[in-house]
Amino acid sequence: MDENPTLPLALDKLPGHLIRRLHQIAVGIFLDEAHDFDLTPVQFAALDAICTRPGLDQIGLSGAIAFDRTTIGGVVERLESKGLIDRRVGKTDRRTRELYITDQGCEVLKAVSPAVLRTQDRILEPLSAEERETLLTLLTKLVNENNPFSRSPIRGD
Amino acid sequence: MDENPTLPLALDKLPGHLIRRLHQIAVGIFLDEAHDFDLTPVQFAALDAICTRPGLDQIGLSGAIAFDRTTIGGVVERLESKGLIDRRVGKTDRRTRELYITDQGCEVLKAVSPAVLRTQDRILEPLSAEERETLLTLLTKLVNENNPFSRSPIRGD
DNA sequence: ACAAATTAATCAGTATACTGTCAATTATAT
DNA sequence: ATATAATTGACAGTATACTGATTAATTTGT
Repeated sequence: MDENPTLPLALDKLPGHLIRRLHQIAVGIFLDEAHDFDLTPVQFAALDAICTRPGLDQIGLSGAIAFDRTTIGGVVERLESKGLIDRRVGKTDRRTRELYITDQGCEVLKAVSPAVLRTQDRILEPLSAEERETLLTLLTKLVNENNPFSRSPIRGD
Repeated sequence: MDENPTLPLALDKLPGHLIRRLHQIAVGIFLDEAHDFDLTPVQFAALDAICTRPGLDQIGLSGAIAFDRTTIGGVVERLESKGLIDRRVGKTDRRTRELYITDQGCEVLKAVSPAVLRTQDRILEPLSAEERETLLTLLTKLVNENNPFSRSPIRGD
């Protein structure tokens, strides 16, 4: 970073601080865009993943979208109480809870998706098309290669 | 983003999801590096800002590092209970609580700073020097220009 | 001067995100 | 076959991050 930094550190030059700020902004824009659908970013991600892979259990869902396995419990509980997913005891492994999207969940997912795409546009709005691509490339690289350092690493099946 | 997206959306292509993942990774690396100092990223940021601008009140601190003003309450309370900062009723405005770093706080800040810098290096490790600079530039641009959309925008004095 | 508006901080409530622990269940190892 | 391992999900506890309401103190408008 810097061989001989002056203390205190300049927060607005630290990647970690910038990432925290950008995340905060991204969540704020998402909640603004998705306000009518009563869905948080995390709930949307879970619903989207369950739609993609029906019958996934909670650990599988954690691995698919990098949630802490404890956090998942509350998220799926809230999705279930809104009637957007079903949770059934696993047929072959009774420790698991298999997750399925409901018809209502499908409708909500379909309805909210344009707002989610608008969210992405608004986040990147200050950048040119070229800069957006560069950023996406760099973020993807960082996320993929640092995956092992995450408490909740992505695990393909 | 995309004129005609297939549903469900591919999460790992959405900037918002990538940003959430990177934030998660950055926090994980920070906690790993700063483990011995019992400081979270947010507590470090607050301590650093209070060191930079002694006598700042809680709203001022919010504005300096973009925290929600409610969140600040708990953060400064924990810093105070660890003896790292003092909180005094404002001399000119008795609604405010002026924040001052203690000697012990200064020592902790100094001691943890190398770990914070290592954290930044580890986050960016997958990137070349040139890519790091590009990323920093893009992140800074996004954070600055989207600042108004944050619930807790940065406010220079 | 004084009512009205504003502001700083707190509190109650909800949702992520993590730690650690535990019970129930399944897999393994000999 | 049975003791041991490991795994899934749940629970308790802590910390961030927000909404909305409330209280105390200050500022503004007239």
